[in-house]
Amino acid sequence: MHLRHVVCGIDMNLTPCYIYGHFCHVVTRPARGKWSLASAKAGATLKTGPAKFVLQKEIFTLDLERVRHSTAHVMAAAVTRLFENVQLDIGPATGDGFYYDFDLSHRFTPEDFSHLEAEMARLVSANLPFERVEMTRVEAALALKGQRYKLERLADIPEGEPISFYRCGDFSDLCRGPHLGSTSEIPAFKLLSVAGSYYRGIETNPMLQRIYGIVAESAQALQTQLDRLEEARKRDHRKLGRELDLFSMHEEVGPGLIHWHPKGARIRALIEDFWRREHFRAGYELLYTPHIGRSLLWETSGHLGFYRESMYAPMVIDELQYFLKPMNCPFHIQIYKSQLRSYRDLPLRWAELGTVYRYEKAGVLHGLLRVRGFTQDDAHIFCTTEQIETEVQRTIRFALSFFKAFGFADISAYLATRPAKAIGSEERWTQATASLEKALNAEGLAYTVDEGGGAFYGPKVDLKVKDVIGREWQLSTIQFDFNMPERFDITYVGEDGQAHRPYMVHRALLGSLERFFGILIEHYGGAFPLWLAPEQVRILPLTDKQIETARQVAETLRSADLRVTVDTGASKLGAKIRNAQLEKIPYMLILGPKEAEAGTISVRSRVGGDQGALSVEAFIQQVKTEAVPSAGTMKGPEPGP
RNA sequence: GCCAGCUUAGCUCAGUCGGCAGAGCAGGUGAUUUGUAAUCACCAGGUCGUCGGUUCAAAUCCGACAGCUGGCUCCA
Repeated sequence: MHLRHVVCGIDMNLTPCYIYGHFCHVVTRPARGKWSLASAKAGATLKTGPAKFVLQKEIFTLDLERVRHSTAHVMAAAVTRLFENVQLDIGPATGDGFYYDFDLSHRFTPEDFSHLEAEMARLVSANLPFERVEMTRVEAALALKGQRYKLERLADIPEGEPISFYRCGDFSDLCRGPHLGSTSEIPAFKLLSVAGSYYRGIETNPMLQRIYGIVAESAQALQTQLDRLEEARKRDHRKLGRELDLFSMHEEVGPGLIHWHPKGARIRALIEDFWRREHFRAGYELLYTPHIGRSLLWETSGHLGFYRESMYAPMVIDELQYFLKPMNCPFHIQIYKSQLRSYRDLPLRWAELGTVYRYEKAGVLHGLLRVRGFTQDDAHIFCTTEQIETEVQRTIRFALSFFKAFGFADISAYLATRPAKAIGSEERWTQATASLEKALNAEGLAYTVDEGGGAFYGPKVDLKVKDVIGREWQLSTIQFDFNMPERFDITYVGEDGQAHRPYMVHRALLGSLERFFGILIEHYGGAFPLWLAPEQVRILPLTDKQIETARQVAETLRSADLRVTVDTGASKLGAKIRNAQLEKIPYMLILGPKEAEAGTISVRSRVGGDQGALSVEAFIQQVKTEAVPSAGTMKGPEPGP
């Protein structure tokens, strides 16, 4: 038998070793005592009997996936034991846990979880082996009699592939595997939530019930996972948005429509100021365009043909239909067309913080992250064939400089290439895709290729960032568009005096300001860095006697462009500090008789606590250097013409 | 849109079997003049999401609607 990987007990006092064999068969053998991966280095050779086992690094993830998958099966077994007439669908491992989809007349609620978990625990302690059984298609169909979804899944299995079942106690499931040796190797699990999910994710299919759970290598690791979920809950931008008085939504106005409160609006203004300054420095010009446009415009652009479902219904004015804009591009193209363009004018980089409205299904709306009205940090670049490579590279570098400014360091890229049905010449696709690829390589960005995943109108690169707790968010998209230039017939006059079709690139760096704000709130947990904090400094007079001095200090700070308030409340210092701390204000300046006498203030930082006394001037100097984005203007190729 | 759950004071939440609507925080007033994460007292605050139904009686039971929350192709 060829040994590819040896999978061992993952530091959880498991006994058997597993061997991945030729066909992913699972062979168990008794271990020589207990040993853990922590003490066994990758590449180490262990002798545990007649065979030599070589430990590989990927073992760990491989096995966790297997644990998750097996736990899903155990959950399904528990469900079939506790409920009648259960139709099973699938139960895969996911990135951090597992789920299983069921169809049954009973409606699951979280109250069912404790019973299910108890039943699962019984199955685990019963130490039931997972047995792989291969069958012919006919045998399998017989075994799955009455299981409508399973039978469909069976039909999906290509001819010639082995058809396998995994049996665990009296529960047997059509499954590719692999699985654990026995249920007793499932260490610690918990059921988390129940939700509807369409069979195969298709809206016209029946709605199944999905139960999600997590499983970890030890009770302690499970607790760590639960703590992480709790941490995410604490950072929830909807919760922080209310607590910190940043934004709200109102039933009276309508779902998915955001109201920015003064503090949220201040942060937005700071983001926008930074955004504009960087764009001017990077050779962009700004545009402002209308919110509505006539139906003819949207017919030409193709939106009425392809995008109408996502558009708000038209309004009729002077017997003509107007639509609220779901995108800014048709307007930018109008400006392009407002005069004859020469190759000498290109590239044109036009950016707009353009507010658009899109109809999103009621069920998908989510805080600031999925809304119906939002402001895109949109831009369109019109350029020649010769320019595309530089332009793409500049754009990617520009995006990276933004991520850095907002404290995102971990970036991943995705390249989506030509789908089967596409418009635009083969040559354009090849060139555009190559320029995207080249730019990614030039920036040293690792990327995943989504073969055929591009839109019909052009290839694209999406950039995602990881926030401080490891969640990935897509922010930027850089998309070629071979469609709009055709539809609006835009051209430039080349050196040869002939009309040429320019390349058009759509790009958004932050995506939507609303969504980006939501991500930022969660990323910083509401504790914004000094340059973004809506209130940077709060002065805390110790008693009423210091209020006047505090106001003077505030004036001084304000004239140094700091955002400052004075807490004139009657509460004691401890309470004032507590409030400022809960509002996540970066600096508290304490002003008592001592400070008033000495002409100083006592500095308390949100993170570092008591910093001692400083003169107001010294404090301003210190804070001024801190109150800038973590990365400045982008360095790179000179701005264009 | 679909499935499930939820909706009580500005916020967080109690409210038992259908029988007078509650607390803490926030807010207002007064007292206190305070030294690095909560001073005390009093006051005010409600069409129990909306509309309809059952009932002598509904926050509570039933229905519709609205909003919110978790999800809706990480393959057998």
